This record gives sequence, C-alpha cells and structure tokens, in this order.
Amino acid sequence: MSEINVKYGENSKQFEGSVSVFDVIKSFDRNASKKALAGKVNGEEYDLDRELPALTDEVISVEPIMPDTRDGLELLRHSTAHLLAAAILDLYPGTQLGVGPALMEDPRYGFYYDIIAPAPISEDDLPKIEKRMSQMTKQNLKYRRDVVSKKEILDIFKERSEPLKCELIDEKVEGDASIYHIDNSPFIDFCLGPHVPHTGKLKAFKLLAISGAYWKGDAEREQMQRIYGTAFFSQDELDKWVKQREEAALRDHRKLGQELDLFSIHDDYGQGLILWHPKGGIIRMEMENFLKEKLKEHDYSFVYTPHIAKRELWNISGHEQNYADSMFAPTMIEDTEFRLKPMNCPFHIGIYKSRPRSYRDLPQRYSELGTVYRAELSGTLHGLMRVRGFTVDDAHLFVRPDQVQKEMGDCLDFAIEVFNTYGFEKINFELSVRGDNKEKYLGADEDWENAENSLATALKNRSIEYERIEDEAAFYGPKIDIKIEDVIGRTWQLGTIQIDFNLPERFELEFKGEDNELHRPVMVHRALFGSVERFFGVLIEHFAGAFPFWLSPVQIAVLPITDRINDYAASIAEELKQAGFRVELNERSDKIGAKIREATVQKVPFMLILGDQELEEDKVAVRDRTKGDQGTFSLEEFIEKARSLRDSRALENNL
RNA sequence: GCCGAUGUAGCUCAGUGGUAGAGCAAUAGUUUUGUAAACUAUAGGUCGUCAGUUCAAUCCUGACCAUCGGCUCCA
Repeated sequence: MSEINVKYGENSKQFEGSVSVFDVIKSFDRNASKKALAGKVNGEEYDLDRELPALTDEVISVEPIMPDTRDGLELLRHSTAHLLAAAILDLYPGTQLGVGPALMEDPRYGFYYDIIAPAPISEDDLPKIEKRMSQMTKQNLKYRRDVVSKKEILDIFKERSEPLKCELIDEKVEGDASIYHIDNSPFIDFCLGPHVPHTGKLKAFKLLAISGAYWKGDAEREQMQRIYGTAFFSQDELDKWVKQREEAALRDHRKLGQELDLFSIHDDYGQGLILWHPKGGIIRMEMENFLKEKLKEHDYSFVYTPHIAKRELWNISGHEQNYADSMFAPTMIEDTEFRLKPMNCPFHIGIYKSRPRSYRDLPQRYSELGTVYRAELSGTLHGLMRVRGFTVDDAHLFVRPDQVQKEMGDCLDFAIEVFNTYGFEKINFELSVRGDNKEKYLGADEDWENAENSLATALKNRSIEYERIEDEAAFYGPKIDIKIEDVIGRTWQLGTIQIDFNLPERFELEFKGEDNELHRPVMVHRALFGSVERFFGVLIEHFAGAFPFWLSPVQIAVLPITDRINDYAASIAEELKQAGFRVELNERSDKIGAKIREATVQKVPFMLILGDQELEEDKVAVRDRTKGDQGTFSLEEFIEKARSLRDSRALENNL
C-alpha cells in the first residue's frame, strides 16, 4: 500500500491506496460538486476521475478549479449573482432579496438578482455596486454552505424581515435546506449551490442594467428591481462580449430605420402604428411579390377581407370571450356594434361557408396579407417587433382529415424555401403538443392523436430535427412554431402552423364526403413571417441594413465625377431604369469621395462612377458597397450581371 | 399596465434660474473634383404637454404624454 501526501490549500492529508482527484477534493470540501469543478494536480489540470499518481516522498498539491465549460460558467455567474447581492446588502442594508439565477440562454445577460431596496436603486448606482463587488473579490471571501432544518432557515429569514424568501422556502423545502454565506458579509441565501470556493475566483464581471420585475413573474405580486449583469472566466472574454453587444446595438432596426429612411412611428398618429416610408415600402413590395410568387406555386388562392366585423361575429369565434383584452373597443354604427379584427380567421371561414363544399373541393387554401389590430399594452411596444397594427401573411387551409399530413408537409417545405431565400439557414422547429394535462384542451383524443402524428410525421419525413414540447399546444390544437436564428445568433419566433379543432366546431364547418354524409373539415392556420412588420425588423437587423441586391431600396447609385459627365450619367441612369432597376443619380457638384461616402452609408449595393475616361470608352466603373472598386464593365455586361443577381434573389452581390 | 431612466433644430448631442448653441442634413453661392466627408453664407427651435413656485422657468416641483431598458403578454 502506497501512501500519498496531499496538500490542499493550507491543509494536508494522507491517503492510502488508489484515490481520485475528486475523492481528494471531496474529502476537504464536502460541498464539492462534479458539476462545475475540475482539479489541478501540481499545477496541471487533471480529470476529476483520474487517480493520483502514487509517488512516495512527494507532496502532491491538489486544487479545485472551475472548468472552462458551460457548467463552470453557470457556476461562475451564479456566484457573481451572490456577490452582487452581498455588495448590495453592504451598501443598502435592509434590502430584501428575491431570486438571483445565472442566465445561460439569454445572449443579453449572464445573471440577475431581484431585490427590493429601502430606496429605489438607480442606474447611476451600478458603478458603485460594481466597485464594492470588486473590492470583495480582492479579499478572497469564502463561500460557505450550511445545511439547516426548515424551521431554522425560516427563522433566519423571518428575523431578517424577508417574507418573500420565507414564502419561497416554505414552498420548496421539505426536510433540510441548504444555505450559502459569504464571509464577512451579512448575505445569506437559500441556495443549493454549488459555488466558487471564494470571491477571488470572480475576475471578470459587469453590471449591465436595472429594470423592473414581478415577484414570481406575476403581475399581481410585488414589483421588484432586477439588476442584470454578466460574468466570464476572463477579462478578454468579457471585453469581447461587450464589443459584440455594441455591434448588435448598431444593427438595431429602429436606429437603421431612421438612418436609412425606412419607416417611422409618430406619437401624433399613435403608438405602435407604423408609417412605411418609400424605401421601406419598396422592400415590403419585394417581400410581398416574392411571397405571392411562392403562394401561386403552392396553389394557394388569394382573398381579401375587411378590417372590421360585427361584434356578434367575434362572439361566435370566441374572441369576445377569450381575446377581448387584446381587441380595440367596439364602435357603434346605427344600432350595430363593430370591432377591428385582431385575426383574419373568421373572415376566411366566411368564404369557406359561403357555399356547400364537397370532398372534391378540398383542400381550400386561402391566403391574405391581412392587417389586424391588437390593443397591446403600451409598455410592450417595441419598434417594428411589437406593434398595434400589423399585417399577417396569413393563410387558412380547410382540409379533409386524410389530407392533413400532406398539407403539413407542404407548409414546411414552403417555410424552408422562403426562409432560405432570405439567408436564414438555421431554422428551429418546435412541435407543441397536448401533454398529459388533457382537460384544458378542446377536442377528441383521437383527433389530437391524429393531428400530432401528422405534424410529427411531416417533420420526420423531411428529416427535420425538432423539439417536442409537451403541454404547450394551443387549447384548440397542436402546432409547429418556426423560429429562425439570425446572423448574430439571436432567435426570433416568426411563423407558426396550427391545427384548429375549435373554430370548425364553432362555425359548424362541413363538407359532403364520398359517402354522401356531412363531415367536419380540419382547419389549419399558417403564417411564415408572422407579421410583415416584425419580419421586416428581423431582416433589417439580420442584414444590418445592407440588404441583398433584390431587396435594396436603391440598387444602383450613378455618380458622375464632374458636371461635364452629367448627361452621360443621366443616359446611363435612364437605361438602368428601363432595365427595371432602382437607380439614384447624384448630379450634385460634390467631390466624388463625398458621393461615394453618401451612397455607402446608405448601403447602396453598387455605385457606377463615371468620369471622362468612362465617357470616352463608353463604360461604367463599378464600385461595390463593401468590396470597393470592381473595375470597368460595358453597360450591357453590368446590366446582365445585375439582372441575374436580382432575378435569382442572390444573397451576395458577386458580379 | 407595472418598475426605473430619458425627452433641447430633420438627425446626433452640448448648455444655463435672466426667453438657446455645435456638428451633420437642408437651401443659396463658389468650386469641377477619380473611389468614404471641398469652402462660404442662409434658414431652421413655444427647449415633450399642462399646471405650480419665482420679479423671471428650457432649467426647480407636480401631473400627464411619449420614448428607452426590463417584467407580464405576444405575431
């Protein structure tokens, strides 16, 4: 039997026989968790499960470290949240604490802590808090864990006048509870851990924002202040992240919408109501044209319906009962009440119901760019992403039960084609199903099973990876949500394909089957962009305002170098217009550098720079907005290449 | 809607208890320019709105409106 002398921090111990790195760490620190620890042996990193070398006469030093992994980062951030709370208690005694988790999914933040301070904390206080945190990291204060009985922990928090914590503990704890302290700090939290060994491990963190949050996310409960921050293993990583965040801010669609003159929102006209300017309008027209092309290919029909309907219709559809909060108040005309539509479905149903349908008529696929109005709370409005009036690229399919699967598949193909054209390669599909909690869902078990199977099979047949989410379906049917990931890794919920068992019942939809009996059709709601406004917002940010050629509001800037060239430039511009391009001629007497700068800032894909030389040779000098000078082309050659870029809806402007 | 912050020219922002400035943009003139910003001049604002305090308010106080960061909600 060999003996191993191990040094662990300031302590040492003797082990016999085979012993792993984790065994050693655990023997010194009973709270050590494999979840977010690795070991160092004589300064070198070792796997936790690796056995220590059995050398005699040599003292082996072991220390736990956080591994550079997601779990390690989570631990780091959670520990930083505790440090934040400790610093706040130091600076603002009497502060009540809520919860303070690490955030690993949200790219904006790394952790938060909810608090109720004696006096509200403002953004200006963050540097002070951050400074206090930094001081505490220099003191290498230990994180200590204790296990106490439920009564003890409740007494602790009662004495500290923290009723919210008591409420939480009362709900969560059965038997003993785990609490964490930080040395030299009044801070105690009810927490399972694990945590870093001491505050010295926290080397790179930053407080980011302060905002409101409800206790337990319930708008009826206490309003708390939420302090957001993030933490990384190293200052380098933190700096990189901060830089990325700044770059993302430059892509903000509201900022670009202003700079590129795409759209505006005016208080005088109403919050959440979008004015599409000419340059935004032309992009929308291109988007709609492309969509219409695809709808024709997929055999959809085009319908148009009004923006308001009698209140009674919303009673039949159930919106009066379930959706009234989101609807604008009724308007009385003579003796009849009308309401703005929050959805298009009832109107498409009206078209279906306008005559008896035979099984031969199905499927019916009605599409419409239907503008709807929703009375969203003012605090939720956000640029183009959340508005009060918006246009849904809506479609409703009325299908026989035996057609559901094929139609679902076609919807998926459609969605993928469209999103790929816009350059979204990463598309996430979520299948939301009923789950075990069956009472709250409407419709027969058999229908649900068939519908869920059809959706799943359609996904599987296309080898689409998807996430199945139990108990997330709409009350009226299962659905597939389509989320896209943009170039900087943010995901956006856009499209949705939903099966509906409710409205066909409510509106008593029927078709005459082969058997001469009446049957109920299946109704499918389907939208790809979700809202044209939101999709436009996502596109602006995705492309950072530099739209591909086919979408660019101004596709070609014609820039004469001197006034002598203006006539030649005008004739070139005219020919390009004849060829169907969107052209802007800049005849001002600015220097060419200024004209180039202006067109580049406006993200015009191509600039044609025309001087004496081009006039003489009857050519155009082409400049790309990002790649610079592309050399000279004959006008015919340039038009041909540009036409191919446009007609193929190419994402890159390669000539 | 709730919590916090913000609101000055078309845009980005300075500024002061004694009725306001800069840069860019706009307009006019000069310049005729070779691949990211020529020069000069002119014009442009009830300092978010309404009250209050004051001899005097863009500035201090309050209410309201809107915007921003979140929460809740959602396409």
